[in-house]
Amino acid sequence: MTCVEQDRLGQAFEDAFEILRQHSLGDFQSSPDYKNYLAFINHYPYVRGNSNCCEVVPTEESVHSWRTIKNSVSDLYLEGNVHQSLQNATENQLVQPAIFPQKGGKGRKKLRLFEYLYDSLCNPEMASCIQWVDKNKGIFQFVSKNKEKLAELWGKRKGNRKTMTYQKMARALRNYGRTGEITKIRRKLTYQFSEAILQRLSPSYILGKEIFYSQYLQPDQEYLSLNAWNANHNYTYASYYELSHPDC
DNA sequence: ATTCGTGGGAGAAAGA
DNA sequence: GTCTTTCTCCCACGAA
Repeated sequence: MTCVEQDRLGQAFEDAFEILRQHSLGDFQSSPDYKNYLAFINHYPYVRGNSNCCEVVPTEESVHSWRTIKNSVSDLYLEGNVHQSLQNATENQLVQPAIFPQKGGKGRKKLRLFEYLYDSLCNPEMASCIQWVDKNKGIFQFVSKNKEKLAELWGKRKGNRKTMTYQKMARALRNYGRTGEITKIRRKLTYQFSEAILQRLSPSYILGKEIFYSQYLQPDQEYLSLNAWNANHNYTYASYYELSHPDC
C-alpha cells in the first residue's frame, strides 16, 4: 500500500467516525460524507460484508450506538493484544455482538452518564445546555438556564419513570468523583473529565491506534509508546475534528 | 430568598 | 439466587 493510499485510509477512518457521529445526531442519511463512509467500509474487511452494519444506523432505537461502537472497540483495545483480537475475530463477532449488539441483547452496554454528557458536548444542538470550557483539559460547564432540559433528556434516554433533574444528575456526577472519572471544578456548574475518560471517549484513541501503529512506523521502529502515540494522534485528530466541528 | 453544592442512605435495574 | 455496579431518588444542610 502506498503512502497516499494509507493516508486515504486514515482519512476514511475519520470520515467514518464523522458519519457515525452525525448518525448519533440523527441526520446520517443527509450527510454528504456518506460515500466516504462506504469507502471506509470497502477498505476495511472487519466491517465490510455485513449489511446489517448499515441497517442499524438510521433508526431512533440505535441512537446511542455511536458510543456503543466506541466502547466496544475501546474494550477490545483495553483487553490487550488489539491487533490479534481484531485479526482473530470474525466479522460477525465484531459487527454484530460487540459493535452492533442485537436489539435488547445482553451484548449492549448501558449508556453511562459521562458518555451521554460527552456526546452532548459534541452536539451543537445541545450547546444551549452544556458547553466546553477547556476542551483539551476536558472541562465543561452546564448552562444554568437549560441544565434541567439536559437532565430531562438524560432521564428520557435512560427510560426513567420519574423526570430526571439536574440535582439528581449532579448526584450521579458526584459519585464519579469517587472513581475519578469526573471531578468537580471549583466553579459554578463546572466539571472535568479525567484523562483516562477523555482518552476512552476520543474516537482517535479507539480506531485510529491500529492505523497509526502500522501507518507511521518505520521498518526499524518498535511500537510507539502510548504517550507518544497519544500525543501524535490526539493532535492529528484534534486538527481534523476542529475543522469539521467548529461548534464543538 | 434563591441557586448551587455536598453527602448520607435506601433502593432499583441490569449484568456477571 | 447472589453480588456488584451504576445510577436514581429523597433528604438535610451549608455556602455563595
